[in-house]
Amino acid sequence: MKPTIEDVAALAGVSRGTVSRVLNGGPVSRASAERVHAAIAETGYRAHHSARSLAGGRSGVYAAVISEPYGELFEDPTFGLLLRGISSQLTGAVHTSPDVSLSLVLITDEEERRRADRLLDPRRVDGVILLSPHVHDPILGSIDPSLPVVVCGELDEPRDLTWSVTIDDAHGGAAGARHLLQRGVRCPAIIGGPLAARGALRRVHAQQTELGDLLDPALLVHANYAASGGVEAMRELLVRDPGIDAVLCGSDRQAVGALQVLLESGRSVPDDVAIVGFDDQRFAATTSPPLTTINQPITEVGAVAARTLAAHLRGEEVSDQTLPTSLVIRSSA
Amino acid sequence: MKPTIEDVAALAGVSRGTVSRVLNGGPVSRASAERVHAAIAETGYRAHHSARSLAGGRSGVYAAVISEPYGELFEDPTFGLLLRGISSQLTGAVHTSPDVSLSLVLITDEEERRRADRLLDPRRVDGVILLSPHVHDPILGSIDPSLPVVVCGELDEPRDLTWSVTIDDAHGGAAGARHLLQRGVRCPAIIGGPLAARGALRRVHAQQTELGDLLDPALLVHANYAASGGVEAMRELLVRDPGIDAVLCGSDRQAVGALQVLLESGRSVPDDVAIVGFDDQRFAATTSPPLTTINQPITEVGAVAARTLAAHLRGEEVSDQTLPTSLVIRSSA
DNA sequence: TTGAAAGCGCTAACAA
DNA sequence: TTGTTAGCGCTTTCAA
Repeated sequence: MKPTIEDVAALAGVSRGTVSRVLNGGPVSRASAERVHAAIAETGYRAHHSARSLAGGRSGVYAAVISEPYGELFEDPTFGLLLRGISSQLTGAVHTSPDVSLSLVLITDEEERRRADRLLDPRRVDGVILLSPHVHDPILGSIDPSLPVVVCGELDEPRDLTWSVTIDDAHGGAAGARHLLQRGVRCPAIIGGPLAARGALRRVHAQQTELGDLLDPALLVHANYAASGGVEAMRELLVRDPGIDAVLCGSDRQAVGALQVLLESGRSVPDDVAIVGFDDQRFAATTSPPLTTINQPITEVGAVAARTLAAHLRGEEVSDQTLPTSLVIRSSA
Repeated sequence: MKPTIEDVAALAGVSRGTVSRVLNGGPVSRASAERVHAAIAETGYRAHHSARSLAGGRSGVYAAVISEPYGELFEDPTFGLLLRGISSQLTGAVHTSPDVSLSLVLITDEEERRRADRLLDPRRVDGVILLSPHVHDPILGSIDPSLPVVVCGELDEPRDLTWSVTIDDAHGGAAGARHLLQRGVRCPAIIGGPLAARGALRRVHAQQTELGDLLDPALLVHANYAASGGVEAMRELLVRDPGIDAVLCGSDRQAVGALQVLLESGRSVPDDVAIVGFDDQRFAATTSPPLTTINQPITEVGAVAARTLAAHLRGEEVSDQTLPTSLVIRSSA
């Protein structure tokens, strides 16, 4: 059998309680601590997770909840990046805080939703990180009120013990617009994200503000985030005004769509028309020309979410956070 | 406080042991069972996960391990699909088997690798599902020998208590070739996956066998799975023989690359040249023309992996599994 | 600073 | 078929 705390105690010549104290940072004499550490090393002792949870009341588990209809799931690289960020913050300090494990809770149908209700038990997880930034997601309301939640994205209905980690969309939108202004564009257009996406609206608003009178209101169209959205929007814009010399897009995918249309129309990018994307997805660096775009620190959002949860559980005061975006200048603008 | 098994027992007028028995499927009278169920419903009782693990020796957790260098992670939709498949099999039967939760273990650097060693403790997880089908992955060797493992993909070094769930690559390769044969192609070519990928090799081998003498050995080139690989390979093939009238690709991404080259060269698909992809990724249905390709049941691989683990833990005899691929005929061939 | 002891909520062996 | 009881391995009072 694996060594228990009792074995360690015996070997170190102290009581079980003392071993527990060095494990959890209680008051112990230097001498005892050393002998316990030696005993731990010698026995290869590792705390029994369930026993610790049962006695201590902490599970050492965070739940990462992704509620997304089948299909959408993981098409979007965002989830993977968020998970990476979270995972990077889960390693425990040597003998202070134990490692936290991440319980992945996927909700794609009713059955999984009911299972999630059972899994999201305060005795089974210490906290929840919500990865799906859905508006009106019923999941939030059904989580046990005593469970702390960090939302990666926006929070529409307030909830106790709930914090959100978001991206500064307005700042990102403004940065792109300002870059265009510096380049001296005369006739800019905007391809905004879908009207249902709050972040998209905030970006557009900031772009409008920044561009001011230079922007012809007719040259703002909304489209879905996919490349196809960019294609359609760009075609429409070109009809409305063939003289457009710059386009701010709501996503990199829209930007490639717009790029394609522009190229097909015989225009050159960025000479005839400058294009700015949004997201700084991986492929943005390899389009031709490479996309100037706005970087969103998605992985960092996940990391901050995990740290926020940890801080709260440590008893610290925590608050909502907004992470900065940054302009990445490549060749398209 | 949440109700405990003791509360349920009291309300049902039975002993704690009896409640435990109805929860775990022991011998109980019909009458007791009913009263216990009623009491559970009334109290809203839910078993304490850690307590159960500690006493029962089963954690009710499977670990999904993805060991992949930073960057590759989740670029590939495969992981998401596998996780979906696994997740779909985790719901427990009402009062027979409890829900299993999925612990996501991401390994992208040394720190995470060490943490994984600690997380993959037989007392903390009941089994492991390995999602990264890496050859020579050191992780397999470092997993506690008492922990059962199911690998989604191929297994190179045998290990006790380890099973693999794979795709029938040979069958898929043959199916594509046979389809071409039926269409009466005269001059087929093959763009194989990278030489380092075993599955790719197996597919190519099956294709060669099926095509027989019809295949000019010079018309087989290997390339990476990306679209760029398809582009380069197709260009090379066209140089070697401009008369090619069909191409079997190793991936859908390669197929779009090849498609692009073919279209640019003024050929029409499928009239001048037929193209068959592999994978049946989401976008394969929306290229123009839509791709005829080989479907791989990735989600099903995950599901089978989870079921295999569950069956083994139930004490059943389990074995390696190979899942069938299927030809999806669209317009490109 | 320490040991002793009382649980945490559950399963399983045992006797009835 | 049932109740009783002894743990599972740990944390946390409580005295000392």
